[in-house]
Amino acid sequence: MLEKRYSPKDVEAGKYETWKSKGYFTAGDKSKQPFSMVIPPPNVTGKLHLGHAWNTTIQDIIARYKKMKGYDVLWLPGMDHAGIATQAKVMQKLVSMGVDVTKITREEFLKYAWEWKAEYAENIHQQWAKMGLMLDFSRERFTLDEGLNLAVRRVFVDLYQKGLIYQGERIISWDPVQQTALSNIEVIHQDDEGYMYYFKYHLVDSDEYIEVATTRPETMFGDVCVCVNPKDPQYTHIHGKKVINPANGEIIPIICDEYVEIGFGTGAMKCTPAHDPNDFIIGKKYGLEMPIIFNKDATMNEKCGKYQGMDRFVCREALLKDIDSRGDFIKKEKIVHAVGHSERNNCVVEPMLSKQWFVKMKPLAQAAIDAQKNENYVNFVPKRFEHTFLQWMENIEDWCISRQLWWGHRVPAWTNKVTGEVLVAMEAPKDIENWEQDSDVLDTWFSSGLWPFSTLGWPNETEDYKRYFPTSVLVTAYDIIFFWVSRMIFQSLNITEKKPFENVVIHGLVRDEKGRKMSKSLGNGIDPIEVIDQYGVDALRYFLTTNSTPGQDMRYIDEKVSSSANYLNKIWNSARYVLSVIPEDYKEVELDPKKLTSVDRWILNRLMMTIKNVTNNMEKYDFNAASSHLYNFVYDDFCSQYLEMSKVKLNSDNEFEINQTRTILLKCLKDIILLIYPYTPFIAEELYQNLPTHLESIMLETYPVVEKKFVSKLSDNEVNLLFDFIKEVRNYKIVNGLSPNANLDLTIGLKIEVSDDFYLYLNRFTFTEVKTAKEPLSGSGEIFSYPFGSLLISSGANKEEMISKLQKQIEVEESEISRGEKMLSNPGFLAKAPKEKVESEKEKLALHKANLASLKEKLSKI
RNA sequence: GGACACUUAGUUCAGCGGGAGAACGCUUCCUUCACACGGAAGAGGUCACAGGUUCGAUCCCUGUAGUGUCCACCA
Repeated sequence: MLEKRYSPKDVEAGKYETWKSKGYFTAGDKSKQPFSMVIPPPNVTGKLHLGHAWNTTIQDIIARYKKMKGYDVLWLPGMDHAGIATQAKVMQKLVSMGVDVTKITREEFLKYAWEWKAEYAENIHQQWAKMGLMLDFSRERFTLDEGLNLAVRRVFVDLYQKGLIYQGERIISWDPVQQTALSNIEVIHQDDEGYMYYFKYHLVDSDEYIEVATTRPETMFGDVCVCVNPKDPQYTHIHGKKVINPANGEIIPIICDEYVEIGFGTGAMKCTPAHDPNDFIIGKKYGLEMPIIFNKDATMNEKCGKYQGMDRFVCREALLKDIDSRGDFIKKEKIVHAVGHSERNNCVVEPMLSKQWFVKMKPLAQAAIDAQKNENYVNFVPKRFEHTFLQWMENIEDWCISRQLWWGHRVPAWTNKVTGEVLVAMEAPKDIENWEQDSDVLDTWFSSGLWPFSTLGWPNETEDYKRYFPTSVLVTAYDIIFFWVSRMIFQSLNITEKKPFENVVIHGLVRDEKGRKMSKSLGNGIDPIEVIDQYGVDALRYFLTTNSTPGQDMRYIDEKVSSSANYLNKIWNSARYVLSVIPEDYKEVELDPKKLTSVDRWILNRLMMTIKNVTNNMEKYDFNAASSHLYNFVYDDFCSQYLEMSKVKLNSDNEFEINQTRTILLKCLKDIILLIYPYTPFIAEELYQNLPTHLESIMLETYPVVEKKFVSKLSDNEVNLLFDFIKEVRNYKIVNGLSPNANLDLTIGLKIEVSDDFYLYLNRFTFTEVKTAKEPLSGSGEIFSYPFGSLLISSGANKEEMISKLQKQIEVEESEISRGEKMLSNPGFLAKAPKEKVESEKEKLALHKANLASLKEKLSKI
């Protein structure tokens, strides 16, 4: 016997361990069609948040659903080493432990980092277990494990040999805190307040000067020229002359180039090739020197004279003061401009000329774009995110993949100590003592981009790779399309000549209840574990996956989780009722549509429609729509109606009907449990285990299917009329201040044939004996007209109320009739609307007219 | 400067070419033997605004306004 109240803690206890130990999570049943997903590997830097909970629950629902649908489901787990983030955190920890990190060696650091990884991986495992995820742990991978390293080296060498990886000196974004290069998308541009500073650049041997503006005066130490547009009339007379750099007194040329826009700013632009991407282009074009003026920590270097060693921002102020004292500082204007910040530590990044490894993106991107456009390569759900992907691919620049870190895949390149020759290869050269391996590691996303195939064993032609690749679905949030999804797509196309996944299901971000992004600085983050402690993991899972439409953000609202828990309690209690009416010796009866009552036919039809609608939406990954169909069935059809009606039948003395009702109750309950199961596996398993007959676990069950013999349309009229009558009587009692079980004088007139049950139920639900009469009804009282019958309540109401109620109903009918007549008198409607529509409007109009007539007759008799 | 979303009941969100839906909140009533984490019955919306297409628009198109997100090197 089930407890009176659904208790998540009791229900959840032990189930996950059982599923896991029974091997239900392990893929490999060759008799079935394969279905595969790889988890977006979480970083080993911290706890999982609500976003992870959402993302993984969606996948778990898909996995469990597909398993029930008869697939051999592989859901592969794993984690990401997250280069910069993890290295930063490990360093922080070492500092707090009192370790002198300036003296630590690469090997020592890596030892600590692997310890850190082990610790955090354990946390993540626990949280996955708590969420109930059916991950195949026998195939778990880590982005830094040996197999993935092999894949990374193989891809690096492949791209290098194809000429798609090169080492070059270019302007990259430099993170002075981590002291590493970053790729473009690791830089967050945010609008910061700053100043535009204007300086006098004096012409050599002249009293004249030109005004030059900059937002970063400290870079003036790297100026190599001043540029003007050759057609700018303002500056024609200074072509070929030289100016004095007010920062260091150096004499630099004026260069004419179309790049400078006439009329923008002062029309004269200082050029710092080593510290600005545009200036770099000009520097290259004219073969200019490219002095670097910063140290790796963004302090000023030896090229900056007395400012050497100063922080860049301190230098800026000091330099301003000095130039001002010489009279060459004109003014500063407050401006708001986009400033690049490191995604990981928010420091201001410095554009800097640096020798790095790059992936040549244009050919890779073009191939991916062509495949996507011509072959509808990867199916984006929702579709619009395909544009996001394509747009990014079309505007892509070369990808800086080297990082000056230790935690990551080391670049498989060696430099000959004698000749300086660079060797890129899978393995170290044999005469290793003559070579030095590149000290850099690769961008984390380089290895993540190989995730769907590297985890399955590639580059080896393993069984798993052959069976499960390409994967079926990838589920991720839209904020990671650039970072990850797009890279998997072009990497996979280039290296395996296959798509990484058939479908990519994109979801949104979880926000706080005010719609703000959850962040550490706001302190508005919600810990999934706390939610689970309060409401249970099933309620959290249900809330997360049913409260937003595909691709849309969602707000975390506590009341909604609570409401999800209430829903589960409702299912729990309906199960409790059903099970309580099933005796030990109960024998299931064969459900023959011919022997079913109208109410039975109705509920089974509703069940079939629900299975159909839920399944359709599951296939579309629309979990909100799928769940709401089930929700409506559970509350409105099953609990509010059928379950109450079953009490009438179960109290009858018809043995056959009693058993038939029990069978239907059980059938509905079982299907509800199976349909809700992918969302809320714990409570579903618990209830399932309490069914009179069941398998070892719900995980071995199959998904409900529509049985055509239970699909009907005719049974609805009688039942719907019954519901209408019941509602009117109940409302009547409330409006008239009568108690719910007050006896009334009821007369009904029917336009359709009904079964004896009709009267039985009406009696039971209204606590009243029912009289019948022919339409239109005669006698005094309140009348309620419906398309298939009318109801007359003769007791309790006064005349005035009766009249006003009748008049209200007449008004409603009249407005309906005028609507119908307007439509049907419109020649355009008759000519162009679908025939069925016209017919149904005609029928409705006739019904309303009949209703109006009977109401008017009623009124005249009062 | 581009791109994409969003604007529907008090609130959070669904829906979508042929009569506006849910949850929570609110009002009234009910502890009747599945559930008071409940039941019954209600109130509450010119579906942002303006044009257009259509027999018919909350829904499609165009524009406007507001909100949000992403992308973008403009000195």
